[in-house]
Amino acid sequence: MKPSLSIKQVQLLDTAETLFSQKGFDGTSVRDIAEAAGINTAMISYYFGSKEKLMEEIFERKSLNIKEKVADLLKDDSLDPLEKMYSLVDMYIEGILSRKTFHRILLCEQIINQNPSIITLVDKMKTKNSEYINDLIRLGQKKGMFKKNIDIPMMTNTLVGTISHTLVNLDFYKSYHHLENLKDEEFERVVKKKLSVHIKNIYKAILTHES
Amino acid sequence: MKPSLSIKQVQLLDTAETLFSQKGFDGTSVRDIAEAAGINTAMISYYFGSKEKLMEEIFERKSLNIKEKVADLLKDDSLDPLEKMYSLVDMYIEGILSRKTFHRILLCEQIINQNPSIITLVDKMKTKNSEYINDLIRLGQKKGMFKKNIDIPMMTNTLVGTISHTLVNLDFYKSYHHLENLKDEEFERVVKKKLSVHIKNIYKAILTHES
DNA sequence: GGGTATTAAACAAACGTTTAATTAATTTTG
DNA sequence: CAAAATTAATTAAACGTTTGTTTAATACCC
Repeated sequence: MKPSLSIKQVQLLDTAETLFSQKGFDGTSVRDIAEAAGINTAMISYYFGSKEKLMEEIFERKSLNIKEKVADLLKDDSLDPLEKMYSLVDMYIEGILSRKTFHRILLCEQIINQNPSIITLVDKMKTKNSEYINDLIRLGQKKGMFKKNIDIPMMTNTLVGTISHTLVNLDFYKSYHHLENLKDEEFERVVKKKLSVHIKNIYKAILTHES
Repeated sequence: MKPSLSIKQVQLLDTAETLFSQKGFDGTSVRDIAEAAGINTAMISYYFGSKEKLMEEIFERKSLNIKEKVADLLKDDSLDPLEKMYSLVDMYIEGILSRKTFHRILLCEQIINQNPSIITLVDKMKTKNSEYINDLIRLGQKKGMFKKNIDIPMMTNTLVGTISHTLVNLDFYKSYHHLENLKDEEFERVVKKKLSVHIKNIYKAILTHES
């Protein structure tokens, strides 16, 4: 068990997460973080050892783990395979859009990060989550509800890719639909709903035999 | 008309593009670029004015412009609306995957870039390209081939999002399908084909009335 | 020889981290 | 329970690098 974090440590982590998501890891200095958090610069090295390790801490705290939820889904007899996939879709929409700042960081760092611990962590997450989606689709195929020739990684690419690209273009989406006057939470609700309907439509069409 | 670039300028631009796509803009120093290109550091300021302006030059050279191609598509009477959308899909796959390094940079900089010229440039590109997709879909609707209630920006999010997420996870996709022994060009051909089939399936299902 | 290209060196500013000193909190002890 | 001892938290300053850019001198070319 990891030792729990102090209030100031959490403050630094949250502040750093915000700044990293806006200016990137290399574009944010430890002085930026400390000043924005109202904490002395030296405290970052004191608490986390280094700026790099602070970043690792952010990843360990915020990485999406769908293990238990998918396990629950798999053994839930009240849902048919397609409904289970629908649940998975909503799980990803919620998981990504409720962690907007972290996922913006993740999107960048997947490309430019060189930190071995973070690479390992992200790779593990991808592999695990990919296996769960595999299990869910195989289940639907075994029950005869899903088509046989399905490109499973491409299904994941469309799921995560659509949500991520929506996340990056949230402002664009807002002005396109003239939703500037909506409150933040309400706009987020609208986007989640639109994404949900859209991706479920896709999944139904690609996975099942009929529309 | 912009003055044409010298050999060394192009060398610097290409080297910088590669490094930016691997380590990010802020993670790459002008000394990194100059050394990798075998050119004196001062030449970057001499040629481009600053590191920032060098980045702008990269964006101006590599930004995807589908204007003419879509204009041709719109007035091509030999293709029905769905075939035109298929052409658009392949246009995006080709446009993104044949500019892998630049699009990795674009993915990052959409999130963390603060440079006003680049923000403007990217916004214009998005708006323009979005309008063209609009035109193509509206055409299909007018001809009665496409459904009426289509969330057009979501169609774009799925198109660009799926391709981008595939680009970021190319290595993952390679090992998943055990394609490590394939030559680079061959692997790229496979991915493009898979993407093409996959996204066209989605577009057909979402846009038209029947599958 | 006049304009362009190229260089090594120097520039100040910003970087992540460490240090040494001080304050605050906690524990030990009488 | 208070005083002393010990540990933890916090600070401003300094450290050595690295950063992007500029300079002033030199080489090159028509």
